[in-house]
Amino acid sequence: MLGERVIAHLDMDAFYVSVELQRRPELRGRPVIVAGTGPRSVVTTASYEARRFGVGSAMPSSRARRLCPDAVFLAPDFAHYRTVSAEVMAILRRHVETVEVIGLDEAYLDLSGLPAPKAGMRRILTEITARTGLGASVGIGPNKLIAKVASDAEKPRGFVVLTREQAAARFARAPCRLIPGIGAKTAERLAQIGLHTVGELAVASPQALAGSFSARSAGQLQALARFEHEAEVSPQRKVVSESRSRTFDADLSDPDDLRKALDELAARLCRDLAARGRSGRTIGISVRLSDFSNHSRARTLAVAVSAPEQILPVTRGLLDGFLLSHPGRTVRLLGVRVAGLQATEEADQLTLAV
DNA sequence: TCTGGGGTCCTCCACCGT
DNA sequence: TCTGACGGTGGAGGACCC
Repeated sequence: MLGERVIAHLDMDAFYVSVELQRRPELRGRPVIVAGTGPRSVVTTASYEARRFGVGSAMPSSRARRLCPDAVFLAPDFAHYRTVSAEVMAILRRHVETVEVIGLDEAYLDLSGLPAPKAGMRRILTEITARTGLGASVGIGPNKLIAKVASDAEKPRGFVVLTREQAAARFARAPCRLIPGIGAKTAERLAQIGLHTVGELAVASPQALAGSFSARSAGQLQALARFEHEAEVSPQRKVVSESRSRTFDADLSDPDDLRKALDELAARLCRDLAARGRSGRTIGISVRLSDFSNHSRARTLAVAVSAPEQILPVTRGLLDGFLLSHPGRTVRLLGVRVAGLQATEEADQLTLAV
């Protein structure tokens, strides 16, 4: 058994909606949709009742409303979801040493070396439900990829354990999109060379892929399709950037309106960075035009900064430069970003050393 | 039908110094 | 002095994820 890994992936079922139902039990059994409120908002999570109407995540709220006019729409309350999430993750950490948190509603657990990993996961699930009232799905396998796909396979309240061979056989006829990391674009490129399923991709000849993908990319895609995956469960993920963005209810074209909106975003980001004791060297803006094309501009400074008087002049300069090169274009979204983050103490030391 | 917000990572390219 | 290879770094864009 030495060296054999056992990885679990835990995925909370319809997390935001389920959290809302805990405090509004009268909505149980009804289609419930957590979605933003603006005219251009999208669905964050839909209850399984709403999913029966075809409503899904990332769908425009306007469309969800048409598909399911009787649904109850709730605005997301991320502060509350964070609190409940912290409670769930604390339960995981009490039972398992190595936990990698992915977003608010999922986590990987390294169960290698535990005497009875499956029974252990069952106990964890029981405790989560007892303490929070929430359900989750679990996948267990020899690597993160298999654990992830397995947890997705029988939602809600699934509990699926697979070896690599079992995963390859079970999902051979599934679309390539099933594999995390293969999105719409890659799936389309694969379809263009006749590869539609995980099994087809797994056994395709390197020559078949060579025309469309680099040797490196092709190798990575085929490894995924064969459910080969080496990544470790890594407990501490380092935050490398932080950003704030806003999609306008109606596109903006007046440079003064854009500058004002950008200043507000930058000021908000500065406040949040300061509150977390973070600063960064690379300051960037992002712009989405009305034709949905995305653009970014960035500048890297000699030292890490977080104060508005340091960041706002940079973001303003980047925006003015962009507007000069795109005169008269209307803007749908603006964002500001600070990357190359470090803790402010570190930043201060660096500043002193320069 | 009309597409959020907050992230990570990758690729390609240009530039610079050696 | 010129040229090319090469590695590091930064900028821009894009794919993908929750």
